[in-house]
Amino acid sequence: MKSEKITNPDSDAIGWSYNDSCGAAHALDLVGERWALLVMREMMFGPKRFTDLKASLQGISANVLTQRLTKLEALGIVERVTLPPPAGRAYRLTPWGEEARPIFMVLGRWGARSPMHDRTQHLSAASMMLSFETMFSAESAEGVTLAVSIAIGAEEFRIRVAGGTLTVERGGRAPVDASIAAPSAPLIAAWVYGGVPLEALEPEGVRVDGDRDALATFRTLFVLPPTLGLETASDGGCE
Amino acid sequence: MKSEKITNPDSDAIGWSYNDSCGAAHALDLVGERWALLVMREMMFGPKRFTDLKASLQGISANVLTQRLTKLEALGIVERVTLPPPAGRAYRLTPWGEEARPIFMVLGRWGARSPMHDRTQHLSAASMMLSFETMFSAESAEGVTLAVSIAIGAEEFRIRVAGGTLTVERGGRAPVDASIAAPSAPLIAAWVYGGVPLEALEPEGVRVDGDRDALATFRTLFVLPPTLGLETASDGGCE
DNA sequence: CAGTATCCTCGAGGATACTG
DNA sequence: CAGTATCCTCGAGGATACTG
Repeated sequence: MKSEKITNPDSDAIGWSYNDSCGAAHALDLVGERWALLVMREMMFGPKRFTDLKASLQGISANVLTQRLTKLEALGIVERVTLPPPAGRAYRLTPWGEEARPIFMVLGRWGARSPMHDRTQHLSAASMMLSFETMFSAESAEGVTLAVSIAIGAEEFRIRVAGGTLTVERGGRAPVDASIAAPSAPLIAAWVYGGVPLEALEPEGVRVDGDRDALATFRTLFVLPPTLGLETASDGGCE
Repeated sequence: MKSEKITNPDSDAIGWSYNDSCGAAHALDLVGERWALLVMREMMFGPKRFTDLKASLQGISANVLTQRLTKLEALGIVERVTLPPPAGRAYRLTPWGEEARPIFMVLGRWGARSPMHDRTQHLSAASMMLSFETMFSAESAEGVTLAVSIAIGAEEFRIRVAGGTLTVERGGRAPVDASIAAPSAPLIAAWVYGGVPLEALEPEGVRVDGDRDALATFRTLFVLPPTLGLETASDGGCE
């Protein structure tokens, strides 16, 4: 077989394709490239500028970020928007792009069980907020109504719990029961998932204001799935 | 900066890492490589031999399949098993590997909305069965109780619907209301999702036996999400 | 700030032949 | 059948410099 170029209809538009009718395989044709899903993740709570995306995605080069954004835009998953000054141009998920949210939730839930999961690495504000949505326990939230503001660096989020439901939004001047400001997301994760008391994080630059009881309740609403043991689980034979 | 080798702890074990504490990013460290998820997909309904995996995954080379299986085994997602003759050695998902099922469901549901989704390509039997699980409509199944056998090539599945729940299993000699045998999965997809009557598929080698009414009901239980228009949906501005 | 352009390297993976 | 070994190519993406 000579190296004759096989013109693949999908390859033209997408770059590479599994050529598989399976919906999941097609999804991977669209967003299965390295970084593509993480670029989308960073936009899950609103538009982001190029530089902010690059800063959140530790290790991505400007080159690759441009390529991913260009492709995601061509596919209709991302769109360019112009924000009021001083923000300027930015990227935002289209409605279809926002529908990818459950992908992060199931990937995150599955990955969180991994014995290889290292929670000491870089963590973006968007990842932290997605983890709240993913690990939120509706049972634990029965009868709980509260609103908390969490600022991570310059990004501020308002998180409301009511009627067994969690809502995360960017910014928001509406009143809250308590607010936390942290220089980085891992500090918040240390509190919520690591069980480190907020007081112990104050030397690291965490600032807390408002109802401490509300924060104590808030913390209990997020439950990580149990991590698997390092032994290759080989319990009762199936099939 | 000289090209000094930075010894990355994750790179050693895994090959490449986002070095990101986000659970979804970690999941992609584990199974984000090309083909990895599709290899897992093929085992979602029971163990498979190397050759059967290769045949289902059109386009994968033996080389790459070996690499993926080796890594998935090292990670504890897949394990080698010895089946009774004539099957011999095979690969099977560990319990953790089976927990990846929702990943396929959300990817499949999201990908199915894509205007670029081409349903005329290769489709494996496992993909077809996963699509049943993904597109099953509990509302449509209210009050429905039936069992159908679907054979795709040499692979036979038994699908039961009862109490608003769908169950898909390999093989099974238990009685069913109706059975279908098709040489390939796309023919079944043409019937269920394409609206092509079973009779029209008989010239293609589809064989039908049993209660036709049960099959007519069965077909209505699976509902694809609406495909997006080709226009870049730009409805009401958010944020 | 928000990228684009260019160059270069390395590794992923296809093709092929071979083995227990 | 179930892979392994070897070779080779191509493209992904890092680094760097540059631009509106």
